[in-house]
Amino acid sequence: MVTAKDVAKRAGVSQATVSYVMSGSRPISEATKKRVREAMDELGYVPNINARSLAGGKVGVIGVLVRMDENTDLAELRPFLVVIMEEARKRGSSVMLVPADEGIEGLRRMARQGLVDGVLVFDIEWHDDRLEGIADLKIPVVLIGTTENSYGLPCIDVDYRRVAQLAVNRLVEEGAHKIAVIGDWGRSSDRFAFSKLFGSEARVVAQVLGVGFELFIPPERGWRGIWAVKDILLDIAKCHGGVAVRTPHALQSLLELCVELGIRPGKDFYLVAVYVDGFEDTLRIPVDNIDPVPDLVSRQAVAMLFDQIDGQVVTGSRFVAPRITVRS
Amino acid sequence: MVTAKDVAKRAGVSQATVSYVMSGSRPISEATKKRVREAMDELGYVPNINARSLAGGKVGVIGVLVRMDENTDLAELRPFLVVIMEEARKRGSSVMLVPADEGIEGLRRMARQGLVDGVLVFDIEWHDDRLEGIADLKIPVVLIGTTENSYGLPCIDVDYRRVAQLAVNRLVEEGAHKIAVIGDWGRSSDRFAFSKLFGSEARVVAQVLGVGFELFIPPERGWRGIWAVKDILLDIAKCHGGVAVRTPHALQSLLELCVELGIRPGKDFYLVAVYVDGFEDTLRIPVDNIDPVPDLVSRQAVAMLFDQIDGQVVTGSRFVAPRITVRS
DNA sequence: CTGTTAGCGCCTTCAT
DNA sequence: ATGAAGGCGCTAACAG
Repeated sequence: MVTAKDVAKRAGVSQATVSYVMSGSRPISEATKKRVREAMDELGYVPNINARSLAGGKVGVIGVLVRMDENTDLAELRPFLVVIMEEARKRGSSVMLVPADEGIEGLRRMARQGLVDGVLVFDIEWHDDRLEGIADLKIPVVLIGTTENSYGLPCIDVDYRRVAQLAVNRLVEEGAHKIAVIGDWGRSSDRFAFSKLFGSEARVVAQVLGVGFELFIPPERGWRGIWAVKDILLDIAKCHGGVAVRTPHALQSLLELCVELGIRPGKDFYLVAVYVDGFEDTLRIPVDNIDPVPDLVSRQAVAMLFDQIDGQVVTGSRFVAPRITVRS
Repeated sequence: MVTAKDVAKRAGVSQATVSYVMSGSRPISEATKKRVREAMDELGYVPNINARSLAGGKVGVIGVLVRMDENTDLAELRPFLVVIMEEARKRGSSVMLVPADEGIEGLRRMARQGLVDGVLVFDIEWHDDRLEGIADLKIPVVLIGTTENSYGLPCIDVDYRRVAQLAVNRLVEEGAHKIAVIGDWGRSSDRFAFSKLFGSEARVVAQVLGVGFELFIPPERGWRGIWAVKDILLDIAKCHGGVAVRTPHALQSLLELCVELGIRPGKDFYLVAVYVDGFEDTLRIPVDNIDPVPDLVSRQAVAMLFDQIDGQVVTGSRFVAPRITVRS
């Protein structure tokens, strides 16, 4: 293993200087810097993370706390993860996935062990009993999601209220006098802010605009869940109303249901869905979508996390504006 | 932070003894062991991974190398990840996700840095130019997948040939005289062993049984990809043939296509698909499936990895038997 | 601007 | 069966 000592010897400087060249926490003459850098390259030097961390530096790893249970759709997580890894790498860090199923214990271990510099927490619930414990850990944290009480932890999320507004407005614009919102199976409105805020805000907007409103949450995933929507859908189709769908999966099932029932989306009723741009490629027909911009959310989350890791104090909640695209 | 020194003081022993109690690499009297263990519990001691690693011990982290590009379906990865994390935790280790997109560089860094004790590699290609480099790293590795030349690295995978046999046999059993295999979009037969072996084996079995055979790989994902299957499907339906589908996604699209074309799976033709047990809940109709047993594969992969980490030499390829379930 | 030095927490070889 | 002591590779004072 090539160590900083080897590099130092080769560059004709002290080991400490090598360290300072890397951290930049002390002025070093350009000439020395250059010699050290060359020596590092020539030897293929890679600093040992464990030694660095032990000596008080950063670990170069951020943790991502994710639920892995049956109700979690990892596919929805992908756009987040991709950006998080990209941004982390830009800052010289790696990403570690931490399963949230063992509650806060796993996180606590990691923090104590010194495995991570900070943590991004996904799947925040509206009433989330893990948060107090997480706040106690006193390590850099960013919550991705919305919660009632964040215990002073910084949060970031897409602006769900705005998502709802865009959806309802779009449907009404198209001429719907009555709309239905299809929510998120397995994530009841009470537990997760998305469903909660999305649903309630949609209801408010609908009321303001004077159109009929109904919120429906499929009791289970897939076909059986969407089948329960049948009556509502028929009802909406009868009066040329509108439907807003919360998840890509539900959308797909809904489209299948439409074929089965002989109802034509875009003709018999108006349709808007929440899904990430690009997903439209897989659909049989064009569907207007509101992109919850996981890329922007992640990018900013990582930035907030590293700000903390670098010693800044970050607090408060931020909301990122979603993006609507008309495709019909 | 509670250190081994603190524990030692409280237990009235030396710090070295605390260390030996943990590693078990030296005989310690039961009485001392007990006192030390109690002290650890009372103080909530968690050994510092970085110090341990620096001093030559294990890190307690295994890496999972995964592709994160557009063609990768993270949802398919979930059943693997869940089990890997579970098994890793049983052995006191955490799991780190490593994006494979930067080629082997990321892995090389991690290995040199001392971030992981070993690595599981996913998405192995038939001709995979990363493998030689990985073998050179000389760290514990298990490949999950099948490849032409594994450079001596141990591999594990579901037995794809057996998957193909089960699928074709089932269809022929049902009475099909002609069958079509719908492959994996974005993963051309040449690159990935699954498509390669699955397709070729299915062809062989079909030949042996004397039934017509056609292999089709959708040119893209989703509806547009499956639409290209239309003619084949109509053809198969005309003669009451059979269709074997490689991915859950393709299956879903295919079912949609059936509704659109007015073809009834199970009546107009026989259908078998490769998907994990449990997925049937989301389907409109029952479809016979062959479970590629990601749970069994992962469990064994982790076992093989830890055997290496513990100093054993592990080589060769293993194949796990898939499981067919008749649901129609 | 640079070198010297003292740890960080743990494992392990010597001693006893 | 246990202690004492020397690193592992790096960071961050402390000295010039």
